[in-house]
Amino acid sequence: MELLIRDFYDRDTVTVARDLLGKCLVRVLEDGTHLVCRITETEAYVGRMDKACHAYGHKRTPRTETLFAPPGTAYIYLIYGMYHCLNFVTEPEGEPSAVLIRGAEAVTNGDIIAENRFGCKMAEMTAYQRKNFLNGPGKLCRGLDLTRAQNGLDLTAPDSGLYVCDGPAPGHIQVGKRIGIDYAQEAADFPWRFWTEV
DNA sequence: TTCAGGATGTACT
DNA sequence: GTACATCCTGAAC
Repeated sequence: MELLIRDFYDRDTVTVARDLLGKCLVRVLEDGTHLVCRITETEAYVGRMDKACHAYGHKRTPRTETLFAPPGTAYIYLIYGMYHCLNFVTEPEGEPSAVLIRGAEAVTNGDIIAENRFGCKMAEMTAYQRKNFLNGPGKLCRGLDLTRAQNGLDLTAPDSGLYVCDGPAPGHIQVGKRIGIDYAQEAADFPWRFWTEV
């Protein structure tokens, strides 16, 4: 499969969020194991106009520094003290925007991902666990063993440990409001969440 | 099946 | 001190 180049990320954030559906997220572990997932849900965050974005109004702090990196950089942060969220930086360098990866489905090495998530093999998961496998940003990072140690990785460098490849075209794309940002006033209603069914 | 509540640490006021 | 781009558990229905 074709590795996505920097030009893919160097575009309008909302467009990138929609185009990422169906793409394959590849996580390379220390021992060389490749964990592959197909992206099924994304959200766009645009710093210059979006009160829900950590870098709204180009606010620059130690945490948001990664959002100012070149497009195609991984932005990973800790939320609620115990979970991590994975984002891909978009738009030209200096524009603090990113796409949050909210959900995916396992393509290869599902047993290792299941081990990270629930401490068991895929075949041993309950129906409830299968339904809630990687359908949330915190769950996805847990399954792929992503933490702040991976913050700032270059997604266009295959040897960095995290990259994205082209994938099968998604079916019908759904559009809606973003999740968990009720505090963001008018931005809370922006239709910047995209997902596909299975 | 849905729902309330708690866990937990960092950033920022 | 407060809020947070969340998830899990256990109880009620």
